[in-house]
Amino acid sequence: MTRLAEETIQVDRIFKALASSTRREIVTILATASDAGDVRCGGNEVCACVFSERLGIGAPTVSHHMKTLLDAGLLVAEKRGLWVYYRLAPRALADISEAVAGLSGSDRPGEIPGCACG
Amino acid sequence: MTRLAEETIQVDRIFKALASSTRREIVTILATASDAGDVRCGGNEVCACVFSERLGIGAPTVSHHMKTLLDAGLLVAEKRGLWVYYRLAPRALADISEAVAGLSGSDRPGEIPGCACG
DNA sequence: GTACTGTTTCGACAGTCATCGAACTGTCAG
DNA sequence: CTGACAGTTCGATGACTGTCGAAACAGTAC
Repeated sequence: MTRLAEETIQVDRIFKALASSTRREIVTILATASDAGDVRCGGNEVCACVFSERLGIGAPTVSHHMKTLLDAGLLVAEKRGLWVYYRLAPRALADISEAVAGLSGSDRPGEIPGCACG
Repeated sequence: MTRLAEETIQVDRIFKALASSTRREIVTILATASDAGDVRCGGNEVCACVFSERLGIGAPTVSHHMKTLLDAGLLVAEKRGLWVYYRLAPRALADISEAVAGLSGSDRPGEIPGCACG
């Protein structure tokens, strides 16, 4: 397992995480909360209990999506007492942009195999 | 169906299109071909016959992925004679970046509903 | 310690997706 | 016109994903 393969897996996780509109909304809620800074749960964080109500889905489903986003490295979770607080990972948006930039194939040779139509 | 909803669907298509590593590779191949400019199929385009061999998947599957990418507006197809040539849509990478920027929730109120943990 | 509350894990189910083979469409060469 | 070929569409299939309810777990309050 090379470092490149590991990065590829991480890119895969990021795009897969963002492929669900529910998870994109979670990211947006967190990004908005960070921007606005008016979250009532303390700091730039959002407590898990918000998402269930706001997204209209059950707590187990929220937990599942959170795990996906955490695996992708887009979120940071912090448990304080009874509640878990989530916030956007510092590098989240940068990582996404990097993954998008990687699509341009900057790290690949430009060679295309010949084909019959040449 | 408002214009906003339509844009949301388009963003959904873009992220879903990029959620498959096979399709990301297609985009990368096209982006690389455009950069390198040494494609033997003519211009900055890549003929469809390349992908099947390069990705190790059947022609029907390639066609399916191409349709997904076309629907997302990331590709442009041009049929000339017997062959179909694909290239990255001019706005493809810009559209992706825009979709990512949209995650920051620039178009949403920062209001978070109160929760029990406040 | 016991009761309570927020969160996660587990098992199940429906819906979606990637892939394939077969059949079809459209184009070119003879 | 006919045969050959590139690509698409169709139908089927296996794998994966999102969602839910129930149960288990982890803290807090009394």
